[in-house]
Amino acid sequence: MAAGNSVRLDKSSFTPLYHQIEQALRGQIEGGELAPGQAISERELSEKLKVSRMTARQALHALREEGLIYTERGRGTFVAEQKMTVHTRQLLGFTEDMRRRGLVAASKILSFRRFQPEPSAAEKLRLEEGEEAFEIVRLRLADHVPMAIETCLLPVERCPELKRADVERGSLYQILEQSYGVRLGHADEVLEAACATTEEARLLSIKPRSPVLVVTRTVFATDDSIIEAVRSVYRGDRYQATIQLKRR
Amino acid sequence: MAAGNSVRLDKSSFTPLYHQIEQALRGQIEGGELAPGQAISERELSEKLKVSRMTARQALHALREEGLIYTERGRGTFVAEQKMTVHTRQLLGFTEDMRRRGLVAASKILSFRRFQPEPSAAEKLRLEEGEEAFEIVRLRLADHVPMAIETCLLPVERCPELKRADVERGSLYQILEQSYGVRLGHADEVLEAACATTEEARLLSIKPRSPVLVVTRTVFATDDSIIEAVRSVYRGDRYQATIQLKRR
DNA sequence: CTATACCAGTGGACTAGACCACTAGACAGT
DNA sequence: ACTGTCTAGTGGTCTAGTCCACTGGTATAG
Repeated sequence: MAAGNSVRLDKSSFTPLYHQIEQALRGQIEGGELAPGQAISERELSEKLKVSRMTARQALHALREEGLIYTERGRGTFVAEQKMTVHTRQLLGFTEDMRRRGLVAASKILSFRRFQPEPSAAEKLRLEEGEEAFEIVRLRLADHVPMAIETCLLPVERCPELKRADVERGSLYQILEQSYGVRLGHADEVLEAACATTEEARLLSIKPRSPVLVVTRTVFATDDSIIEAVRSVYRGDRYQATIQLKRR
Repeated sequence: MAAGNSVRLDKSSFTPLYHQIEQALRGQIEGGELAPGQAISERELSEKLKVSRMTARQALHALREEGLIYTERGRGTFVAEQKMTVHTRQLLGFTEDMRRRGLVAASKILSFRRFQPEPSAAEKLRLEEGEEAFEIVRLRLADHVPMAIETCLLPVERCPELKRADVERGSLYQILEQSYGVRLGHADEVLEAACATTEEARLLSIKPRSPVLVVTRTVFATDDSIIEAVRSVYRGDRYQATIQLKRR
């Protein structure tokens, strides 16, 4: 099956053509319609979809960045092999992260409160004096085994109607995106090794003072406002973070 | 000073125009000739340099990815504020990594040998039966204090003349790039928390069983061949890894 | 004084071409 | 059986435009 067959573009849509093409191809690759090794010619794609070659190239560019396709000069562009390891590090919630590792995520809410954060916490969220925040502490399980303790802070302003029950049900990021129209942009993460406190060890079912991976994450919206500040304490023996680095 | 003044492009060079422009602008920004907040107009740039606007845009694209400039729709493109934190995670050697943190790196070679790796090590480097490898173990210091123990494996084939003295002097990545023409591409990293062994604790001047951050890195060349496999054990109390994540 | 309408400038998207270096296969000549 | 040469196809680079939505200032009408 050639790339781009059966793709319908909406030229009057507000989403750019290159983005439509990108999503269509991503779908075909992830859905297996385009097998690894399958060639995608820029010229063929542009003729089939009746767009200029530059536009087709722009669509392929994003997929190449993601590693879904690769290009060899003079030979062509090809669908990449499925990579099992999580490569390019993306902004994922715990649920998504675990799913990619082939594990089933679950969680237990340890506490859920709305409060006036003290200055140090307020600063993490860049809150003004008097603004309130949610604090959600969850025990995260992977395949029914404790994996991490996640303490997240959210400005009340961004999700005023958030209920304990909502969080119990689904992914927090999904709620933010779907119910509150928050557009997640990027995040800064700091990873460090530490010793589990007695309390953490108890919750994670590990020995006190066992090594844990502490991940502190600040999540920004596309407008660079802060949406969430999370501190996750992962079991050192069960969790690894994977990253792909680039040289210039 | 307007962007692109005094920039000379070599239209007959083999390096693409957009790359020349990119490098020139990067130099001007890093050298302070273009101050943060300074506007860079795509049209002005393309007229000044006598290139088409698409080419100018392509040059700006890479700088935007790096975070050196940012764009506001309808307003313009501007030089970004200097960010002190290491944001986009790049492939850096220990020396470069510490320099960016404002620390002075030093190192002490604990062992340097050329050997026939056993199957498990050979696999990490994708070596054929019988091929040799270098193993270099170094104690890494930051501002004269032990920071990490780095064990790196290199295929002998890629740097046959490597001497202990070379490594003693300079950055390994610099040697590989400059003396052997190795073009570093990307790297995969795995980060995990662990307990220091007695030996590691002694070398790092920390208590036995203190938490350490173990970073395992595989470095690839631009042709996807494996150049190096490193295992670094960082002091948990002094080292943090920072990453920037992106959402789609 | 305050709206509002206009306008010049910006980046975003897109087109329809062009020439180049490189690849791989076919084909002909030794 | 080998060895070049030709050729079609590929991605890489580049041009010179077009139209659009958005921004911010300025002039103008109420």
